[in-house]
Amino acid sequence: MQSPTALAALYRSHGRKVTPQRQLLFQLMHENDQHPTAEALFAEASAQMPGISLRTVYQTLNELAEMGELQFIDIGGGPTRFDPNLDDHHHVVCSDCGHIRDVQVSGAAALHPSGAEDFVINEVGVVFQGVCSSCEKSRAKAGKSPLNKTFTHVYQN
Amino acid sequence: MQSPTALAALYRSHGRKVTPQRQLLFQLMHENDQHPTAEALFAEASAQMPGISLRTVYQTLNELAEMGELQFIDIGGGPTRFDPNLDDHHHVVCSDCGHIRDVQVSGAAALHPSGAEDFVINEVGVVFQGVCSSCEKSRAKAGKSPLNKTFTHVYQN
DNA sequence: GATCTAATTTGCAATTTGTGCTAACAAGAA
DNA sequence: TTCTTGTTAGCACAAATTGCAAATTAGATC
Repeated sequence: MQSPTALAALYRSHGRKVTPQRQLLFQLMHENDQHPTAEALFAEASAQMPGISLRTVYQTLNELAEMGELQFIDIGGGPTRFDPNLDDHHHVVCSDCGHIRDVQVSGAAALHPSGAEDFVINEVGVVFQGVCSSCEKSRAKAGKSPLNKTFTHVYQN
Repeated sequence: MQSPTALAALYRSHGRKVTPQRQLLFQLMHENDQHPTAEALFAEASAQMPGISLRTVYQTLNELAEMGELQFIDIGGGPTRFDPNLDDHHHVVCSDCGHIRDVQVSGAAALHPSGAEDFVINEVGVVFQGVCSSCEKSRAKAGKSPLNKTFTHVYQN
């Protein structure tokens, strides 16, 4: 998503006010590549602004999504994650720890489905599921067997 | 997923009992390509077996997923959908009505991510987001503008 | 077929994640 | 400084799912 300054201007141009709460969240989200949950952001925000409301965090995230400044990612039924990366990208998810990493996927745009000729396709999302290096290490140490095959999709609103 | 008969055998081989509730759910899921929610299945099951518990539906779906007989699909934060299709396939989602269609995607298996060299990749999921023909019609009739760009991933456990 | 035991089903409480509502408050225009 | 309108906080509420325990039953054993 855009810089906090640009977002402030964007907000004003939409007739929205630039409050300290929003400015803080702009900062926290800007170039955040951790795909945080609303709760995680709330925790970070609370550290800097005690008293900020979780409700405000949700509200601001929804506004940013509405204005196209971030996307939602839902993995495995857990809480929604937020992704401020506006570049064309996809995701890898660690099936052990749930960590999400942004990745490039060459050829993704060229994919097309067979069996949906009656759909007008707008977007493609690719999600890889795997095990990250740190989980792989602890897995080896614990002598665990490889994971069951699992299939992971991701989506955004 | 497998036939109700095969699932019964599978259950017994796992030391699990084959109850009437489970048999009914086996039938309802078998070759079901509607990606139903737990509630939807519960409604169908209730029609044939009044008194069956929603809790049992959830439990059985979780068991089937554990045994690899179906996968979970989460779209846009709504309730989890269940997919008994065990073939290698992907999904198209209508961003208007939420309908999910199974599709084949040639080349999906050849995709690989740049920026996740430290991950051991196990699975790839592709989700297309678009508008289905019936929604496209009503959209044209209502003179609606094209949808905002949205990005949709899908995942499974 | 009767008996027995462990798995299962139910129903309800509890949890998790997120939204609706509204009174108090504050941004930014005039 | 004043005023208007959007915003915040906080709590109640909703939706989806799981935890728990008492009552029930599948299926093994005799």
